[in-house]
Amino acid sequence: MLEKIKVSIVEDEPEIREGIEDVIQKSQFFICVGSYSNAESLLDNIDKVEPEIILMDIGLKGISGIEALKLIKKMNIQTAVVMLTVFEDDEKIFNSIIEGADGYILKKTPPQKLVELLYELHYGGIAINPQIARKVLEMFRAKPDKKIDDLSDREREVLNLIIKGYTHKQVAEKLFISPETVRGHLKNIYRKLQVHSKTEAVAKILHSNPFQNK
Amino acid sequence: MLEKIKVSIVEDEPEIREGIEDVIQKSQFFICVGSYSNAESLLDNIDKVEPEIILMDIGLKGISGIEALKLIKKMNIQTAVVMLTVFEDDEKIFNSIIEGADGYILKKTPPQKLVELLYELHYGGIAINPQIARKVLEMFRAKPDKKIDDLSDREREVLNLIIKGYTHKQVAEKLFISPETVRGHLKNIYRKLQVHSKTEAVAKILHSNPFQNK
DNA sequence: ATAGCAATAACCCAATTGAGGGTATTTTTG
DNA sequence: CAAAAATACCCTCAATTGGGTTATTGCTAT
Repeated sequence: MLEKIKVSIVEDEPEIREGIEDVIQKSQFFICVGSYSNAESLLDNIDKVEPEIILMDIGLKGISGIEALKLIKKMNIQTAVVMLTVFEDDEKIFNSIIEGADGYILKKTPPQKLVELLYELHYGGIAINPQIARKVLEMFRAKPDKKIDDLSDREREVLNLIIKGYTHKQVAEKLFISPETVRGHLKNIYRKLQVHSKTEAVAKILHSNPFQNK
Repeated sequence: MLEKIKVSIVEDEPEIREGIEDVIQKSQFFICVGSYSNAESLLDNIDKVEPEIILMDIGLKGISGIEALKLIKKMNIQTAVVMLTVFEDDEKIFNSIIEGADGYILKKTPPQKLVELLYELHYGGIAINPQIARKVLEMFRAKPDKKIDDLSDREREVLNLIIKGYTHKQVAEKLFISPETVRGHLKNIYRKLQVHSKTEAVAKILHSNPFQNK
């Protein structure tokens, strides 16, 4: 039999903590190597215990789950951090993902499913309820912006160069047109996007689809 | 028994298409209501058949899977589109997600798992292999940028207002400091981010973490 | 077909804003 | 205490913006 995967738990509600401990201990793949009611205790022991997976309640007193996540990810160790929550809190899910969480599981996830998700995580996947995954993708999805669709191809071309930091003059040289024409395009862009400066136009474009100019 | 969920398949390799058809037909929850070797045929029949889920090969001849996805999403109908692929092609995964795919499944997914994923999809989730989910999240994850970490709180505050399109003067008023001080902060920001204009600074910040200013 | 419209291109003037180079004081923090 | 951050001011020049005008091209809808 393979070595069991070491899991630590951080959860302030004793009932839930013990419930999860139970599930972990009973599974054939995992072993619980530490169970804490706060992030501070985990951080004190993490170097000794070396858990491969940490299940972290997102709403902890003292150091919050997300702060703990940040600290652990800064430590540069081989530890997956899976966030636990009772609520489907968009803001927290979002921040967890940004900060590098390796999973996001609802506490109400049934034991069998929980183990299954952790198993997927350990083998190159991510531990996430499909409902949460949907939320995440929707957050990241480019929101179609009618205004931006209205830009002509040439206007988009100009704006993309502006984003890269080129001045009017430089854009003009790149596109073989007069700087005054660049200005003409910009005026139209400002009107269409309802903004009044390059900065705002850039912010608008990058917010609506931050990846188009990667 | 509940009504079966209607599934259409678009896949040009007959063997794979028939394999998936089989899996769908044998499951108790789904029924196959159309199986096509190209996107054109699907689009011709979609209004008649009204599938609730479409399994779409990503690499189709003629109209590609992603183009078909775009067209279907524009139709404003209640149809989930799940992309199928043999390869773990980052670029295509990325574009599918951006365009609103409701899932992304590897063709090698075992039948039982496939049905399970589609079931999750139908009940508010998303059909995605955990390995793919990981890839997607990594793509969207903010790449930590040492330069941006170097900004002081005040500098970040100034930059966030600049992103919103405020001029130096307006930022100064908001923060109750002199416009010259705003300029001072901006000089330091430019030095730290190694840029030379507001436009570049905004682009840099938004590219590194496009969501921090939502 | 043709009148109208949007896109593209180019120019003018006036006023504001931004950037690059300094310098200096106070406060906060390691 | 020394370093960093935050504050504020100077000058100069370039860049940007907002208000106009004009002309050509090409599509589109009556």
